[in-house]
Amino acid sequence: MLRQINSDALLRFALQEQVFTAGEAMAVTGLTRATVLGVCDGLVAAGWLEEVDGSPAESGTHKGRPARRYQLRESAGVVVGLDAGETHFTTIVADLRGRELGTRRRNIDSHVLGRAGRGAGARELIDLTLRDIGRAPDDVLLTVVGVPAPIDANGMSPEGEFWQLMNSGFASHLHGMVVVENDANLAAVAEGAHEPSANQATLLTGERFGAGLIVDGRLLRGPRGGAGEMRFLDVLSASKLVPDEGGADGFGALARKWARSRIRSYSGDTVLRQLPEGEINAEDVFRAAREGDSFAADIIARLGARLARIAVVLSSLLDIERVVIAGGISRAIEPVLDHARSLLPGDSGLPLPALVASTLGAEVVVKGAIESALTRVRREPNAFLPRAARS
Amino acid sequence: MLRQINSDALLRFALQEQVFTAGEAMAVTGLTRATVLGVCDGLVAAGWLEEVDGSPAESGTHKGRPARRYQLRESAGVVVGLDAGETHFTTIVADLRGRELGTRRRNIDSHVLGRAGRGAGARELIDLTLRDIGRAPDDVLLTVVGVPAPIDANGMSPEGEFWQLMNSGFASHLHGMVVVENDANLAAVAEGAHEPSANQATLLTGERFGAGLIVDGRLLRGPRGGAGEMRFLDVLSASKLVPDEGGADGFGALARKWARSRIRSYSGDTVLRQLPEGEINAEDVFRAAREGDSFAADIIARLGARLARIAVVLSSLLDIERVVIAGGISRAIEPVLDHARSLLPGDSGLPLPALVASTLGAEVVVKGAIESALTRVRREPNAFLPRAARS
DNA sequence: GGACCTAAATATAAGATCCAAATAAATTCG
DNA sequence: CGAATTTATTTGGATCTTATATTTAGGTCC
Repeated sequence: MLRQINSDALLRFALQEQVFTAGEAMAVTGLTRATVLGVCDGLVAAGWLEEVDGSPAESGTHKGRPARRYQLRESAGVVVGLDAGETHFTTIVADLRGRELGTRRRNIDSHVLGRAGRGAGARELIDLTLRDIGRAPDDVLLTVVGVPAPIDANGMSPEGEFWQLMNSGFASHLHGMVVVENDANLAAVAEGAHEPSANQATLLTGERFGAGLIVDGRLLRGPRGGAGEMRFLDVLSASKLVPDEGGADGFGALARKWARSRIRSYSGDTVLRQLPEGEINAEDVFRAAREGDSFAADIIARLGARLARIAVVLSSLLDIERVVIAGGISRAIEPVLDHARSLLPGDSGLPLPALVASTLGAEVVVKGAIESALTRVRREPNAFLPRAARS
Repeated sequence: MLRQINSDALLRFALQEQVFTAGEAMAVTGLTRATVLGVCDGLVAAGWLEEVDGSPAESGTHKGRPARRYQLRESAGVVVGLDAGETHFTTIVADLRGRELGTRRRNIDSHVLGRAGRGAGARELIDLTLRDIGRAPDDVLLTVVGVPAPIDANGMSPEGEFWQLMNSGFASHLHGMVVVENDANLAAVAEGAHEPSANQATLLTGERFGAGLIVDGRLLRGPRGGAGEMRFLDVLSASKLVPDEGGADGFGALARKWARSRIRSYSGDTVLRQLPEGEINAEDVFRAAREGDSFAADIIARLGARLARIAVVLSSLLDIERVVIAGGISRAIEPVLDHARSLLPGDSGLPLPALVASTLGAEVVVKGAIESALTRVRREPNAFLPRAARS
């Protein structure tokens, strides 16, 4: 336990800087030099900081007594991000300044593994990633896990076989503190860190569909973790109130399903007929559309219309300024965005959201997990004891 | 300026209690008796508290030395709530414990008054209400004004003649600190205080339509104050993307408009034909429905369907647990709720929100304004200096 | 009424945190 | 080397808080 009250504020500052001097910390925290140095002493003793004396090179041509410079201790700890999807796991281990130290990816079959298997597999992959970079499980201050299921404030998911399988009780399998979060919410955190906007929605829409909503700078959750579910779309458009299964499908799944189900009744010509009907997938549709195939272009247009509806609802109901399409599909999504933009009425007086594709690719969720872990460590650093000093 | 650091926490406690002893404050704040008494001394000196010595009656049969008892000073100040609607103003003056001291209501014509007229009228009505209870304008610590317009974090509204007229620059007309807020948001605050639920939507739906959304215990606003706008409804149901004017209409306005526009083409019999077509209003429709008129019942059903759609969207997208219909119309709204409930699918596995009518009637907005004012004063009491002690 | 009990108020000492000012140290520049 | 400059360290004091002991204001019991 640290003695000084203001240690939190200073530690928060230290967690964002490479190296810093007492003078810089004084400017940020508003404390006196004496106090800052006192707190720094305490943080060094606790194992958070170390004094760095590489004065000559970068200090340049300063007059006066050189300042003591502090730095987050390299071995104070690391954070782990895990994207625990249905078909693959991705890990990233990062230091407390957010630098990526190691990463691994592995395909899995959740329905074969079961809950326990997912938990064990996660631990295994994390341990391997830690070994890659020469770190021990004890070094991990916090692990954030993204899963495709609603997550409430306690990390629990509603009933439902799939959701309970995805939210596999990681806390009991992994070392140290574990936080479980919805994958789309983590994607939103990643996008929010990458391009700060207090009001944006991040649609994670590959195979499944989920949205992370940031309103007034805050991630929405809901008592059952259900904020960001989009099943209402089919409800409204079909003017009935019972959602069908399509509501949970992402754009990738929809492109595949629509292509397979409509290709037979399509009267025109299409390159997709070269493939067996049961093997057409989303990438084929997007590729065909790029090559000018009109059957594929029609599917793109339907996706665009769907996105436009989502954008209107989010902008109207939540005053969302920016809608980001994230996930692996984001690389190919631009034609869908184009069509959606053309549908949005420019002259209605309504403020309309910008539609953009994520640049973080398939790694949004893990990156968001790391970002979320860092945010939590920064918010209350003293809740995470640093790895004790070693020789 | 108070000396003690912990005065805020103790003052917050004092603002919620009738009378309290040092021992009670110790339990709540976790401070020592010596500290609590020291802070109380300071608060008495500053004019916030007064010591009350009515020990005999209620102290009952306590052993030991009787405790000193403190109380919020009656004349420390009051808060003012103002519902500055389009057609009427309503004021409430309340003391710092939320007891209503005085209230007034006045019909106005905003389009005749203009911005300056609304501001002057508001000041006049507030001053009259203060005079009613023998208080001076200087006693007002904070005035919260509810207006039918989107309000951003700075109290400003987007461009638009109507919105700029409603948000009439009250800050420059009224005494002391003024906070302007959207009327539906204040209704949500009132409902939230009346029946706490961390996730509920309050639909203020008489003539105009607005929603106050509370998600994760927090009121949503949006960068332009646009959170809670519902214009998307017509967008989705009509499968087009440009909203028509109906989107901003409340249930009262819709009942009237639908009745007037459809009564001619209605083939059956209806009691509403006894009225001139241009004079049918919402109350007539609701009354006719209660009496079994099938034309009116059809309109009720359409309103119910609209509400059901809203409920599904709010529940799906924001995990809303409870939808409250507020405003003057809430007394008659039960049939609409009934029909909406019958439309919600009970077996879809979706968590569905409860639909309830507000019990606060036409006063929701003012009551929310008072509640909001009290919350703000409680959050940082020392930002509001108490009225200086008088003899 | 007086001895005794109890819970609160008060007094006193001490500890923690922080600042302001004075002093000491380390470096650059002339 | 000395002046200037910038930082570090020391010192004393102010503020806020706790802990402990003492006093006070009521009760109860005899």
